Amino acid sequence: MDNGLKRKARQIKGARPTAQDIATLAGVSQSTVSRILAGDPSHFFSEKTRQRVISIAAEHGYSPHPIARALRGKQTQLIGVIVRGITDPFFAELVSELSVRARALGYQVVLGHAHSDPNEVLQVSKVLDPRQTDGVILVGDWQEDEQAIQEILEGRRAVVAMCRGETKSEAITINSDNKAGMVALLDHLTGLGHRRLAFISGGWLGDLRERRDEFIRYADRKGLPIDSGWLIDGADDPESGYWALDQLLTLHERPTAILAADDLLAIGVLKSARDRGIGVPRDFSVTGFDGIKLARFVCPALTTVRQPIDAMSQLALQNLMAQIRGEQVSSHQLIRVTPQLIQGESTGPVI
Amino acid sequence: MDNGLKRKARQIKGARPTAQDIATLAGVSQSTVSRILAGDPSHFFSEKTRQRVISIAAEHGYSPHPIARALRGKQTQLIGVIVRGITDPFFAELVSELSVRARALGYQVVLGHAHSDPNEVLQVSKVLDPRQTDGVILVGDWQEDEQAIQEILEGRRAVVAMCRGETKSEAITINSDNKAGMVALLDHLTGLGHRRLAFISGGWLGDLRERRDEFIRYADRKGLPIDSGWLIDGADDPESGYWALDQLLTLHERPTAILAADDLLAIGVLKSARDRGIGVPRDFSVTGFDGIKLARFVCPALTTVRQPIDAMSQLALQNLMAQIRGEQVSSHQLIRVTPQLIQGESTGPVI
DNA sequence: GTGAAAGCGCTAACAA
DNA sequence: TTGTTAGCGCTTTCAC
Repeated sequence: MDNGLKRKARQIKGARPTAQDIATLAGVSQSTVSRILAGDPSHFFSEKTRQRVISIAAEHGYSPHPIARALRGKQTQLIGVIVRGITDPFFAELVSELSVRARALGYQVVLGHAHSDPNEVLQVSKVLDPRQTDGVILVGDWQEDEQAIQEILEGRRAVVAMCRGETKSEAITINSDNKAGMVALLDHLTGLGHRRLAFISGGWLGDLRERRDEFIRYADRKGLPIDSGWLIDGADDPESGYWALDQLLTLHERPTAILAADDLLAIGVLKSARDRGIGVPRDFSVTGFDGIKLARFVCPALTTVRQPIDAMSQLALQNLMAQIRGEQVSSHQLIRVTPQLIQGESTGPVI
Repeated sequence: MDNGLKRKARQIKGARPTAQDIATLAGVSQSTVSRILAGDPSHFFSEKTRQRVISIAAEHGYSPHPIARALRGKQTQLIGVIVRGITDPFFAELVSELSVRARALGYQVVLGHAHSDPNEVLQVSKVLDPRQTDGVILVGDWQEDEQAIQEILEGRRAVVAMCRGETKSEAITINSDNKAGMVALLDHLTGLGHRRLAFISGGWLGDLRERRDEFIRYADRKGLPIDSGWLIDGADDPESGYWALDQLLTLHERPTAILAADDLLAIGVLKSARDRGIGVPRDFSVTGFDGIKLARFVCPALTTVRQPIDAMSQLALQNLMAQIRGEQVSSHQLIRVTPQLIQGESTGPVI
């Protein structure tokens, strides 16, 4: 009775009912409520009590307290997504896809990081804490912080990495096939007659680095000339692309095509070209990488390769879920997904 | 002893130590550990035990189990950010800022929603569940789902809304001053001699609707001509902007300037103009709204107004924290932050 | 100054 | 087929 009263008081306060409340109302024990509502397969109940419990629970809008469940059952239904910067449209699209898919699996996404200061890993340790999330998806290359990350990840049940390059780390990795992507772009350009190619790198991290490496290897393979001035290093933003074109314009020997390490850089190149009165693809062909939605809406529409975000997200979550379920997943595994050439208007035959 | 053994076993397994472990090692009771580490101000301890407990805790990398703490203390240190689509660069920038600031306050962001299907609110109810997050930031207009949201929010301690228009709902709202923004753009355009203005709407939600309304009011006030063909309705994406320009081109009486409800739409307009061989700002001046980073990198650079994302985020979190702390905040409050005109190259004098 | 003990709401092992 | 009970790890009241 006392209990009943206490519950009443709560109800008024607007607090949600507990399993015990439902049990009392249904005249059964609390564990019966828990079991029936959990659909515990190892227990059978009379259809009568089953229905009663279920209907009373529904009537009172009961749902098990997620925190209590997490404390007891060791599952938070939360996954951490650690990403350097969410303002990069590619990462935004990826996180979006991950979030939607995760929710379909009954998980919520906790955002680990949201801007690109690399010295902040420790601040995301909360998300990395195995007690706070059931699994973690690491997006991008965290090389500089590799050790810190590894340490925090120690003892973690479930980790999947995405969008980083070749790696020594243990976690299973889902990556775009940067090599294939670059080859597609390069074949496309050489098919148009280009032989003098520049590459704008966006730093030394993961994917971007692989793209640069493959660019060089390809040039070697095909015996294309490489002028050291045609390899420009910058940060991963449109400003760098903008500035890079200026660099290229100072050269005597100019390239006829410019490959940017990603779409953001390429957009900067296009802008710079426009500001300088340079025609694209008349004076230079330009390509990007990633295939963000806006790539089609810059002028001229960007020729790029699209990373299959949906497939990548699906693979990542599939693997993460397997690990969460405790299945033994072969680690050290690197899955590569092939990106697809999207032909825009920023590339044309060499004149 | 038995207990000690159990802990040992755990330690080997790699599990993290509990307060009890630390207590045993320090030779004090578990509650002492809890109190010392929490810095409980109502208790004093001998400096000796204090130091011992603290150092042992540090040595073993102890930190209180967040879930247990949440269950007991009713605080999850999680805030839910409910946003329609995170792939819109403006929202991405906003979420990024919110996430960074929240973390600085000791909170993590749980992503509520990540694509724009409006019929999915119920699926975010997990984030909305008061037991799962300490507070919720609702980004954008959820008008169609107002009732569902209200219902779920019932009994919530802390809710802040952002980026929706005028509203009847109770939650405190942080909004950009769409009226002031539109006036800034319109003054700018009329200052350049434009009197024949078109507006591309991006749907009927919150901010976008307010912008449209203000456009019409302004035209009325200034006695500017309004041709019904100059008000185009579409969705909130570049495609709609693209298509909208095509519509305008079919008219006999063409406007000289086109205001888009946001940057994404404006980018679509610019693209369409380029594809049709229309000059901007030669044939039409074009403006956006939001001030996303990429607005500067489209061609021509977009004239737009920038929503002060940092100020808005700060206000939102400030208010949310106050509510979480249980302070009485005047609800029904609508805070408006003034956006700032950014003059690009997409606007010019009427010829 | 410090400890013992209750209990947050749940799941699951053990009883019956 | 159902109930009783023991915790998960913590915060907090009460006791000394």
